[in-house]
Amino acid sequence: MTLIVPSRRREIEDVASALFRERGYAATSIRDIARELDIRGASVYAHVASKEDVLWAIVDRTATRFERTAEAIVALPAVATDPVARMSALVRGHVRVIAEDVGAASVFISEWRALTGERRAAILARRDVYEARFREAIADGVATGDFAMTDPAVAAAYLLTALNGIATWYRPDGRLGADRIADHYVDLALRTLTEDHR
Amino acid sequence: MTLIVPSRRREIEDVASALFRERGYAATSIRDIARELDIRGASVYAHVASKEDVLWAIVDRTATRFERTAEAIVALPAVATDPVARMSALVRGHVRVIAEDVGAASVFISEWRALTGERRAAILARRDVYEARFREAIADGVATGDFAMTDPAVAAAYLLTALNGIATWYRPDGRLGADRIADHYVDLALRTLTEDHR
DNA sequence: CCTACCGATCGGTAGG
DNA sequence: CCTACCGATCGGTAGG
Repeated sequence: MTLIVPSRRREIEDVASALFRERGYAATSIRDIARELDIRGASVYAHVASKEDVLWAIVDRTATRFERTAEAIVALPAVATDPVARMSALVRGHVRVIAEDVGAASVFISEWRALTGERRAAILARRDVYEARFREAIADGVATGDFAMTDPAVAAAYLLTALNGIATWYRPDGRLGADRIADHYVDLALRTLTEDHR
Repeated sequence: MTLIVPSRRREIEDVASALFRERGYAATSIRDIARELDIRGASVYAHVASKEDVLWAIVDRTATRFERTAEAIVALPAVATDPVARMSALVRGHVRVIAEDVGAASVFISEWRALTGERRAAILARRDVYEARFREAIADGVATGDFAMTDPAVAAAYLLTALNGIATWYRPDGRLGADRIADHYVDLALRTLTEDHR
């Protein structure tokens, strides 16, 4: 049996993720983070260079998790010609990345705005690449006739904000586990993109 | 022709809405708000009692707009026995309230967390009443067979976060006007609640 | 609506 | 990881 001992640096990031999610980056002080770890505010700076570095570490790591998940999906040959399978996998992957670390995911989704300069610009660009995979899957599905006619940009905005909303209400000890939520969201997403009513 | 001269108090709230939306409540100082109005920070206190009062005024006013819109809809006799018509009207109303003042809507949706004590509790309770109208319309539609079988709480969370997401990307000068966006969202919402795929 | 000011708290550093 | 400390900024008040 292996005991996982998280590094102090990682503990700081995890405590920060939880507090940034609850109160936001600006409303959380370095001393708040230190208090959770039973150390003094100044001691945090033995492990991190600045408060924004902590935010960046969380956002960058979480962006990478979303990116790798989506890249692994679109690299599957079976999914290249099947927009429905691709969209299902993208939705399931997105839900999984959120549920595996809902604090970090919330920070990635909402608190990146507190980043400044190049980091802010870089994250915006990476988000756009990621979101484009959803727009593309929608456009492909409309082209193949698997999805109903729709504006891909509007449908992707609708779908991605619904998915990101999970980070606002999900709790690991909630009524539904991550896999059940993923099942529901895949179903709702495919319904969103197909037609029945009227 | 009538010239609308907004009160200073209202100007403060409107500037605050825009800044709270962009940077968040905690990252916006009273001096930031004053600067936009070309007055000194201390002068803001001639019009408001506290920073949290400004937040509360925006959140309370916007909550009331959402509530009145939904109440007018559910009061329509034609809509009582028609969950599809009721849901369509709720979605259209929600989009309209956001688009009419996207700054205030963003603050209502995201920044209410900065409220403390009774105000925070009161807003949470009012949000729950509002959101329950969506859950109820979904449950009614499932019961009548107009909507596909689904978990009403999950479907409502999916739908409401998709709707609230509009406040993060909507711009009055954007590609699509509010009415077009409402058309798209009504369509997407009804698709979400009906079945076709598989 | 202004100037002048208050105590509290912030992010961060020096030196151990 | 600590104590001691820094300048800057915060929400807010007094008195005009």
